[in-house]
Amino acid sequence: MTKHLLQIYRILFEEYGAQHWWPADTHDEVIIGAILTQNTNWKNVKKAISNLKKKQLLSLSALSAADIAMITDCIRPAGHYNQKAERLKLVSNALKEYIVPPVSNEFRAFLLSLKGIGPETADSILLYAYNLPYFVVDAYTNRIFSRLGIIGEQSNYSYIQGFFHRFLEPSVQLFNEYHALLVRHAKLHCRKSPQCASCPLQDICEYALNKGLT
DNA sequence: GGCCAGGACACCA
DNA sequence: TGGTGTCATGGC
Repeated sequence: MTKHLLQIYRILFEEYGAQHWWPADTHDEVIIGAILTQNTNWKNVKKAISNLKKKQLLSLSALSAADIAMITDCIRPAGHYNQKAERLKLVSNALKEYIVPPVSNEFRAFLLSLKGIGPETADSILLYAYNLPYFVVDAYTNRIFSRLGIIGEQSNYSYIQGFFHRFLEPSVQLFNEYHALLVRHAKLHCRKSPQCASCPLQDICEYALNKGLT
C-alpha cells in the first residue's frame, strides 16, 4: 500500500507542484485560519483574516485581549461567526497558558479537550503551526480515497489517519504537501458531484477499482 | 435560488 | 453509538 500512496502523491505533485501550505504568514495566523475554515470556503476565511489584520487582531495575544464583539464583527464573512469568535477566544487563552513543550500526543489531547477543536482542526494546527507529523484528514481526503476504493466511505477520522500513519513515514514535509495536494486536486476534480474528465488520478482510480486496491 | 464550502457539537433514540 | 439539527456567510 505504501507504494500506491506514494504513487498517488507523485502524480499529484507532478500535476500541481508544491503548494506551499499553510497559506499564512505567521504561526498564529495558521491557528486562527484553522478555526475559521471549519465548514467554510477559504475565500470567505481570507476576508475574515483580512478584517482581523486591519484591526490588528491577527495574533493569539491580540485575540486573547480583544472584545469578543469586535472579533465577531471581523470574522462575520467566514460564517458561524458567534461560535468561531468564542472558539478563537478560548484557544487564544488556552495556548497562552499552556507551558509544556507542544511536542507530543499530550498536546494533541490538550487541543482536543478545547471546545470547538475537533480532530481535523487539531491536526491542522499540529502539522502546519507546530511542524509535527500528524496527517490531516478532511472531507476531501475521505472523498478522494473512498472514490479510489482504498477506504470505505463511512471510515472515521482516526481510521483514515491511522491508515496514512501506518503506510507513510512520519514526515512533516510529506504530510504537509500531501494534504495540500489533495485539497488542490479535490477542488478541481473531486467535488461532491464527480468531475472525472482529465483527472490525473484516473488511471490509478481504474486500477484501484479493478484490482481491489485496499 | 439552491448547493456547497479545508467542522464541531448538542441532543436524542 | 449513530443519526440529525444547528451554527451562517458568500461564491458559483
